[in-house]
Amino acid sequence: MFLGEYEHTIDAKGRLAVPAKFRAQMDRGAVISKGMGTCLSVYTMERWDEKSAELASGKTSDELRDFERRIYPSASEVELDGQGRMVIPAKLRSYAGLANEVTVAGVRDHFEIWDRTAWQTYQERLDAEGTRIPF
Amino acid sequence: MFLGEYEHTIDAKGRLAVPAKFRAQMDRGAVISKGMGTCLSVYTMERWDEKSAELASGKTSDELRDFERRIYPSASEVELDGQGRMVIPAKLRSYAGLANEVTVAGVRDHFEIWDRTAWQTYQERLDAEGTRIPF
DNA sequence: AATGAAGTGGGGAGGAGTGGGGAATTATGG
DNA sequence: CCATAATTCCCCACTCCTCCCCACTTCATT
Repeated sequence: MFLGEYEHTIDAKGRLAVPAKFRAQMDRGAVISKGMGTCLSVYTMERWDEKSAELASGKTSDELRDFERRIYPSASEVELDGQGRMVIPAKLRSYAGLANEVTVAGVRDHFEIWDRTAWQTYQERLDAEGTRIPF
Repeated sequence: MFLGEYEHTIDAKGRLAVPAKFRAQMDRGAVISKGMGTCLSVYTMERWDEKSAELASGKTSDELRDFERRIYPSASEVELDGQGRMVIPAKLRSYAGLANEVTVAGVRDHFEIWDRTAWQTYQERLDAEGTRIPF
């Protein structure tokens, strides 16, 4: 389970240190892809397989073709280097508007990478809209 | 699994460098054929065999005959040279309108080769239709 | 204060993408 | 059947980027 919010940086080589608490879950590989909204999502390989299978079911072959051409090209398999960092492909970085300062947020079955400012704005909007915390 | 989007070029001799991340999966051979739409599809030999078995079992004989006469004559077994490049037959190149700049897109069980502009246009169409990224 | 883990930065070797020369093979014309 | 042209294939070369390694800093723990 991915929990917590971390303020990390992307260095000049496009690398991001994965929060240490997330690393153990990624030992069998992970997939980074465009997320919902202006962010990137990282799934463990297992969850990625499950998710994509779910989403592919019940579609006509035409819908499925468009869907697959949207999802899979926008994703990339990632590995961690000796320091626990992953390289974020340039295309994905620019999609999510990631510069140097980012926020990494655990969201149960995956974690998301946001431009730090965009994340703050988003959280403020959720607060303003009165999104209740149900606990 | 084929993932990611790569901007490569076809040189004057009709050669295309296969993305390095795709090469390992092609070590037992691959088949290039006309794709669905204005593109080319490359399958591993295993997947090609499975696919053609599926297709043969799921169509009426008229549909199947047309399909077989469209796909198989245009398909070609491909190998990689020492630099990891494949030669794209001239007929297929002109079918997909491939000039110099192409986009190579991984689509789960195969990858596709698109004219770079055609790929952008296609992705923009998906955006406009609201095919959202569900991750 | 010492130790270790976590996040960050950077150098350098090797790999990836691209271009082109030249030999071997195949096609074409007489 | 031979000579020439065209094509394919193999190799070499160059540039740029990726990956691996080492190093520094900060912070928490003991």
